[in-house]
Amino acid sequence: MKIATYNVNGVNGRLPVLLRWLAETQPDVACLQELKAPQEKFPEAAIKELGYSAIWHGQKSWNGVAILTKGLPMEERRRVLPGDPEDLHSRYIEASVNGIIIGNLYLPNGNPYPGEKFEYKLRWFKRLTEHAATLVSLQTPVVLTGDFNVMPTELDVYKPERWVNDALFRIETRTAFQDLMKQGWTDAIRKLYPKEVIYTFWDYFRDAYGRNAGLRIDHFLLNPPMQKRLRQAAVDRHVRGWEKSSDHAPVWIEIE
DNA sequence: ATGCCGTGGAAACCACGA
Repeated sequence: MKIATYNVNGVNGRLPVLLRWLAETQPDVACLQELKAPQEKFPEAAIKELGYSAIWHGQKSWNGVAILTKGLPMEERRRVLPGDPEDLHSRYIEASVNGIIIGNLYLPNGNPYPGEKFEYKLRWFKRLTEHAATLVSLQTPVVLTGDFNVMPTELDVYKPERWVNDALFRIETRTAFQDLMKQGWTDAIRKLYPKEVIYTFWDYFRDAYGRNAGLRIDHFLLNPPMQKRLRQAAVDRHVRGWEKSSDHAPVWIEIE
């Protein structure tokens, strides 16, 4: 079973690329972030034509998350992160797919630092960690995936010294990620490739992709029952080189 | 040292992203 995550940066503007990637790589489950579309403008019909059913939580202009699956039973569990009824951003959706729980998230960017957006990022992170505590200890296999907007270590940034005061790499952000991991999650990419330089995002400008000036910010966290079933993990790096690509590349895991 | 690019929505620019 192949589960993928892809920050599409606009699901309608990205539709040709998204459909091409789905058709080419055929993931059983695809978690999408940054739909940038209201609920009624999600391109459900085009996705259905490729054999995928979908649940999604849209929002006008910003954010938005979706879970797609090809031929597997899917039951939505929640579409908001608990803990703040006043937070209206569409940044989380969770479903049970074929006996596996999948949490798909789009963690706030948090820039500029310092400021209200950074504080919101840390608050959202805290809510995620509180919810994750209930998921990690389940006997059901759980995967928490999506755009975490965190580079966990210096290995995950092309020039760490330039990012020390960026919201994605600030010590508070990395500490929050470590606190989450301490619950017992496994970072799938790092489990299989502990020392390799692997990126999932490259800026649009200054030929960042060509220079491999990237970041690793899209992650797969696995609870213990899921970690036991991990077989492969990789980045569909070439997709970032396509015409009209997102600034993120898809990431995927293969589980038994 | 920096939104230099890209998307969406509104309005011929702005907010936002990482």
